Amino acid sequence: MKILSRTEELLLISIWKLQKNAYAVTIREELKTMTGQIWAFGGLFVSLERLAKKGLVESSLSDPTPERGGRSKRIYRLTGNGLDELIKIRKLQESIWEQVPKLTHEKLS
Amino acid sequence: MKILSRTEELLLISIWKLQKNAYAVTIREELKTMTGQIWAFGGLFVSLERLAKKGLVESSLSDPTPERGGRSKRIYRLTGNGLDELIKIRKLQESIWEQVPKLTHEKLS
DNA sequence: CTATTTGTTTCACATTGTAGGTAATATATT
DNA sequence: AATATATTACCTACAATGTGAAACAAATAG
Repeated sequence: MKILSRTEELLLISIWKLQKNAYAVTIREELKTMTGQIWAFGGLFVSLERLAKKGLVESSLSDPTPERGGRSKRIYRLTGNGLDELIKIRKLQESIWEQVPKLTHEKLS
Repeated sequence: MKILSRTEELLLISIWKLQKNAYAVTIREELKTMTGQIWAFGGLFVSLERLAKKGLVESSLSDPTPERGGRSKRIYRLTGNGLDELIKIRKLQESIWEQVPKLTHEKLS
């Protein structure tokens, strides 16, 4: 399987963290707090759809919650493969970065 | 500045590691050994060009080396800003991942 | 001079992500 | 009941990023 894109990685982490409460709005907020950046909904759905097609996440519609405007949410969760990929990308990153000593500006020629 | 794409991050790391010997061919090999994946040259040059436009890398043509076919190489190096971004993305990743306990399959519902 | 090697660059296309919307369904207000 | 407003899903045209494959350039070997 190809290496995950940054967005895919962040999505998987968000879903993992949010557990049963992982749906578009909360995922988007989680991305914002993690990175300081704002993600467009369009991209979210497209990327989630792609992850689903790869078998890394799955989703289902929840019952509506009793709050104003609280319509059904599409709840996302990791599959076993999704968790595997998450573990894999973490290991890959660790192995890549451990070959790079802590960087400082003095090291720059 | 927007968060670096995966490719951009890997490119900056490669250049950092290769030091004076960072040009398209060696960078590509470095990407291969780091990730196990093969990068197309097209993407390399486009991405390097983009990094240059952002001021994260700069390049110059070397003298040809006295080996068969050894023509001039375009050598890439990090700028100060490039090193900053590299340090930044490392910190961002560490901060994101340290909120996620070591993952195991038992944790999955 | 011609073939071969090393390396850069280009280009059409595929994939991924953005900006900004529409639509559906719930509660709140009058 | 009718209307307003909130929450959420989803769509679509476009921009940014990455791929695959080739063309082009300059060096040495014979």
